[in-house]
Amino acid sequence: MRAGLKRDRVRDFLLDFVADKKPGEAIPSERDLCKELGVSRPTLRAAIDDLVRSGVLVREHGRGTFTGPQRVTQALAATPTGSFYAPPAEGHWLSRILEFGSAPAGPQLANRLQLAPAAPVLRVVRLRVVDDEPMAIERLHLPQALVDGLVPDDMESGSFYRVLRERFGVDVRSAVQTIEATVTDDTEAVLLGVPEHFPALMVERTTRDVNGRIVEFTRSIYRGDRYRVTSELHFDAASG
Amino acid sequence: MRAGLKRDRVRDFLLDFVADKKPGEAIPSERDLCKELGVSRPTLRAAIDDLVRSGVLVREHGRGTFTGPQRVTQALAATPTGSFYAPPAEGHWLSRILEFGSAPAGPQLANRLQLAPAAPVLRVVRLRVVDDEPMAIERLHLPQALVDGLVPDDMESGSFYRVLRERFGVDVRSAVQTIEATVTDDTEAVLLGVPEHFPALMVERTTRDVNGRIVEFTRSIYRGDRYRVTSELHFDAASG
DNA sequence: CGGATAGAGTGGTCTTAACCAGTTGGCCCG
DNA sequence: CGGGCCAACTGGTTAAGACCACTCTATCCG
Repeated sequence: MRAGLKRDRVRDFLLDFVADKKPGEAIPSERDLCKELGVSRPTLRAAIDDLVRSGVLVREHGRGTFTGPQRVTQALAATPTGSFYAPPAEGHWLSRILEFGSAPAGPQLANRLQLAPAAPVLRVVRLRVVDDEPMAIERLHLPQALVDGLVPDDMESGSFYRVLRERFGVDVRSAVQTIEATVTDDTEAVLLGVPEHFPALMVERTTRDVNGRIVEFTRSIYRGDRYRVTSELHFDAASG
Repeated sequence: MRAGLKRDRVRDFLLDFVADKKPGEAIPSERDLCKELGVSRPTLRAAIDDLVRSGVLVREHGRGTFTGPQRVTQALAATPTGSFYAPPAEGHWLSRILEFGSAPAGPQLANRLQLAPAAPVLRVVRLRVVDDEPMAIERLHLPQALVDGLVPDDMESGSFYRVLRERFGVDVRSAVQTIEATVTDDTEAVLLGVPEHFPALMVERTTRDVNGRIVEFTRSIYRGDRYRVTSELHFDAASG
């Protein structure tokens, strides 16, 4: 028996179930799913709640439950309770490494990573793929000194941050991220399998560890039709 | 005819109950509250879930449930997660109101705002302008009941959230925001003064007040060349 | 033929009732 | 007196079922 909460297993089942469905397609009724999965309706509904909250499913009272607009949602911020939800397709993510090598930082990167211009920087370009469909191009830059011994395999799947923590003792703590609208250029379009000048998100992220050291500068291009960024904002007494 | 949901009444009771408590104080156990309020535990827990999500309460397995950390001040160090929204430049913000009127919510908006489909909703479309240059188109939707008496002038300049707080007693607390890449359609392009199919950000924001009630659903289009979203992420030890 | 209506199917809410899993503190034994 | 164990809390999860509200459609009646 696989470990874990029943409701998580149900949620994972639904994720698989929905994976090869088109946006807006209906899923079986709650009562039918209960019978098929052998769980109670509250449990089933709890699983669906998760997926509705993260945008995978959409409910319509009296009509049914349908697959959402087919986008992967990335949670930007955790709620105070830490109960926000992982990207729905986690586990199906794969990466195709397009480039992997070390070179001197150069002036711009040196500035971004707060290194000497001559310091070696590991540059990794990877195509992120979900269910055989290209989703994003990530260009990562890390100080070579922090990740000596990192090999491409480490970045093919799973959580890169976990590798950083467990293998290199780099404990990621915070990140500053900027998001801009853009359109794909020719090479990006080919890699992502979309037309040129297609809507896309450009995300730049600078990540720091617990000691405040910059451990990563990443510039990514996400397909606009398949990606969406979610964040939760909290206001204090005097914000405008 | 305020929504007679039991869960909402329980939530409101808890809000009153917690109002004059110090941060970190314990509330009665779930089972005691059930007896006192005459509701079942799932219902009680659903109400507490809302308050935990909005930061009013904090649960601790095996110990109890406590009032949340922040009251009115503090914030930066206290909140585990902070996000902010950064307009690209200073300058003089103005709004040109393009549309201002009330109509029944309809099915979709009713769902977004968690109202009855027949409930009146104030719809406001405004063009946001900085230094005479169009920046964004905002389409706001608010429950008419919350903002009866609001006039277009209130939204021409200054902080709309301040108006909500000072004139209508609506205290904005949190928002969930999703950001997608898109391109302008013909009318948007004209309003924003850019070519058609120009890169743009579509931002949907659902805003809640301190009571967890939805006060606003807004869909906005921002010029991609003039706008950028910045957010700061904080990871804690347990995140995978 | 067209519109009203009843029924079936959907998600939405709530109840009762277990049992599981951490936390705490007091009791008993060494 | 000190330490370990256990009972009694706490919140966390799941179950099974009742009833409500909404949507659609097929049927019936004008």
